[in-house]
Amino acid sequence: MQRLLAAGRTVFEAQGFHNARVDDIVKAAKTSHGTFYLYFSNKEDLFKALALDAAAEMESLAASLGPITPDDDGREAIREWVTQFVDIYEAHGSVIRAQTEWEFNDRDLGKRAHSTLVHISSALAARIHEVRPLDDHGLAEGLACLSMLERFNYFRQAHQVEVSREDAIDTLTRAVFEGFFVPDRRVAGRRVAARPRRVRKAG
Amino acid sequence: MQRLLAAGRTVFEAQGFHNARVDDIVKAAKTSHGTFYLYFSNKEDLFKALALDAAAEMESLAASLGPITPDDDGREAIREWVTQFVDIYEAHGSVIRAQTEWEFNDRDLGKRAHSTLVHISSALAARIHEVRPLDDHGLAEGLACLSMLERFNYFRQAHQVEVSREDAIDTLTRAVFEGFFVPDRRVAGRRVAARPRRVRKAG
Amino acid sequence: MQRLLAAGRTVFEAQGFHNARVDDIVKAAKTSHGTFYLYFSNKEDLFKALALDAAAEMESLAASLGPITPDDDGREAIREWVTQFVDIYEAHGSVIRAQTEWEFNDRDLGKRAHSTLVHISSALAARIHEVRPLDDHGLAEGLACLSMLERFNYFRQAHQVEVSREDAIDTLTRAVFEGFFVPDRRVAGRRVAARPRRVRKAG
Amino acid sequence: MQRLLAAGRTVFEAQGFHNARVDDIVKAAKTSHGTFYLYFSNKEDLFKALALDAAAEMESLAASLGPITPDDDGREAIREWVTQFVDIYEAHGSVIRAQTEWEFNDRDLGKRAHSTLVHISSALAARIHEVRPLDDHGLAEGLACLSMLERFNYFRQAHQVEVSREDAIDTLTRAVFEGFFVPDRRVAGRRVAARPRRVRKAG
DNA sequence: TATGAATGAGATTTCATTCAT
DNA sequence: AATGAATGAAATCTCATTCAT
Repeated sequence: MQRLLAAGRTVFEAQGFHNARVDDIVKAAKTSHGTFYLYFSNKEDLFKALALDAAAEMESLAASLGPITPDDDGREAIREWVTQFVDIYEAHGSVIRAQTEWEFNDRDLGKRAHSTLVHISSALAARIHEVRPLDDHGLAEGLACLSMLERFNYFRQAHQVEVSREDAIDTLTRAVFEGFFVPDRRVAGRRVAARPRRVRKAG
Repeated sequence: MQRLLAAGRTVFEAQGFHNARVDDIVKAAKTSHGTFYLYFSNKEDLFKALALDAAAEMESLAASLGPITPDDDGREAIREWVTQFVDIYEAHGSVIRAQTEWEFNDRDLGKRAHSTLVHISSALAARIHEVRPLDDHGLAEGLACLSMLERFNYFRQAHQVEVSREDAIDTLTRAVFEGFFVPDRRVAGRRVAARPRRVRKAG
Repeated sequence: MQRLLAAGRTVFEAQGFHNARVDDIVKAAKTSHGTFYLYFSNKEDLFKALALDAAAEMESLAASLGPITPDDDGREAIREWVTQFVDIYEAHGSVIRAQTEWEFNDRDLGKRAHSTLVHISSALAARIHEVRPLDDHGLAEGLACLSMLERFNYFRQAHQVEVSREDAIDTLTRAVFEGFFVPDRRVAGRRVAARPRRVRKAG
Repeated sequence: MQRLLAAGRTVFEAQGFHNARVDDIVKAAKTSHGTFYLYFSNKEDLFKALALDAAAEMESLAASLGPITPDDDGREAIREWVTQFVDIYEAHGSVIRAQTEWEFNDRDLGKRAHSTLVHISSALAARIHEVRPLDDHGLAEGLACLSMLERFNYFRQAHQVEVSREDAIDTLTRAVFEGFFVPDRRVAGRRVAARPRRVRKAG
């Protein structure tokens, strides 16, 4: 039922997963316990429905990232993509935050979160690889980039660190573009070399 | 009691804050409920003791970051600092992760987490400002950098995304250095300009 | 719920407040712990509900005491009033007894008990004053009278000192009437004077 | 140990039996749990030691009540006896009050309290019988008298109903003397007859 | 004698879930 | 479909008592 999903979103936002009582959700939805269990088999089930939504939206980001060139066009593409991220997080952050709390305990949800994570990270890594060929820690690069995006937005919401949407987008755009999509270069007349990459032994 | 603190760390690591039972901790410490409540007034109290430790270690990072120059020396300094971060997270990550789960519900802990966050972010922002003068979203830059570090390490631990310590350090070092400590530059023969900064209205 | 109130009365009667377990009450009411906490927020809460009932009944006695004359009519009026007291105590004694145990620890309940006490004592004192003008220890006279009534009935119930209802009423009637409602008089040909009352210094 | 007994008295006075923690007593006595159990086998045991003291003092009252004549001498004798009662209660009231709370649950203590009660009541009844021959509810008369004395003093202590020692003694003396030790008499020119006594069937 | 850290049985309380209506 | 009173398993917490030192 729609009212229950909406109520769930509100309550999980306000209280987190563990502190949310079925009673709170039911009251917020102005319905009864009985009805709750008519539509969801338990508290977790409602939560998962919300989390799936959020995950689906996030997954869509993986597809929407086109090739990035290390110039102003690339920067613009990143800006657009980052903007999407910020907006999706603004919409689903409450659920994503609650998920962080919950994923510990639930295999399914943990798996799904993990797969979303890997999925987006891989997409990012693939794009980076087109500009700066990566050896085997490609995934790590993608993950680092995604980590920044996710956590920065988390802090914006959860702790109300005052950063406007505009500034958030500016800052993240620059950091993603310069930090991941620009090849190594000379700085102040000297070659700034990446540290020579060692061949990794299998992990 | 030491055994209880150690047991707490283990159990919170394995189960998160909410799913950890006092009983589990007590069993892990091979002691009794009575003893638990002799030393801590409740589960939260033990957890806070651990969280304070972790926060103190993290705070120490704010002080240990010297000036960064945009050359190989700066890169090396960043590498060292990132290494510290990775190692502290390796030691205290279980608690920091559980804190994420808990900070929702506890004013005190939320405040403390927030202050640690702002403290380190500010230190980072100050260093960045020495290289690339920032206008008023300085804190945002610091926060973006810290977000990447924290969340990346979280994913390494929580989801067991297989990234070796060495690769983690390599990846983060490069991303922090290039993404935050290198001034804007020409790429591929064209000037890559930062987007012109608007003067912000007071926030 | 009615069954819980009844069960509470039974259990407090048998075991006193402190020794009564919520479990006992719940079993006596043939219901569950959950139900108990649905209707009462804790053991104290249920107890207070019972105590309020008892207090209300007792308070009603204050109103039902008309003027007493020092003759057979007065004696009859006292007899009727004492009878009421004995019967109310028979109905609510278990709760009143438990209250004695509890009032130590609870400000609210202590206050209420105190006010019932003072209320009835004052009503008694006022009636006595109509027959034997009292100086300022009027309240003390009322309290003495009430003390006798209460404690006598307590002993009848708690220690099962075998005194029939009839004998209890006879004895108390005489003691209340002769002890409080008959003016000083000559005994055996000599004047039996009350000890001269000193003027009290303000207390 | 003396310090423990004194501490027990203080703590039971302040908190009642059930709310008194062994820890409180031990702290008040500036000693340790171990020492407590060296001298007393449990909390109850310490309490009983105090209660026995109080009971012994109270029992002594039974012996100290000489024959009462229904004249000024009798009144003086009653005044002295009442004075003793008030003073003993002042000294031991805290324990007696706590005993009320506890006697519910302890056979031994209940028995002892009961026997003290019956003992004093009987002594009173015997004296009353010398003046106003009583049929079989003699014990009831003694008990009524004792009830008044005990409960009145209880209220003085527990609820701090402000009655000075002097007023307490005045009031109780008159009530005991007139209420129990003066034969039936004419009032206002008419004979005030006691209700005819029925012969009781055995209870 | 004296100590006080450790114990664990047992009490209270919560809340997701069920089911008769 | 909808209700909400009832449930009881499971968690937290207390405190009288013990025992090694």
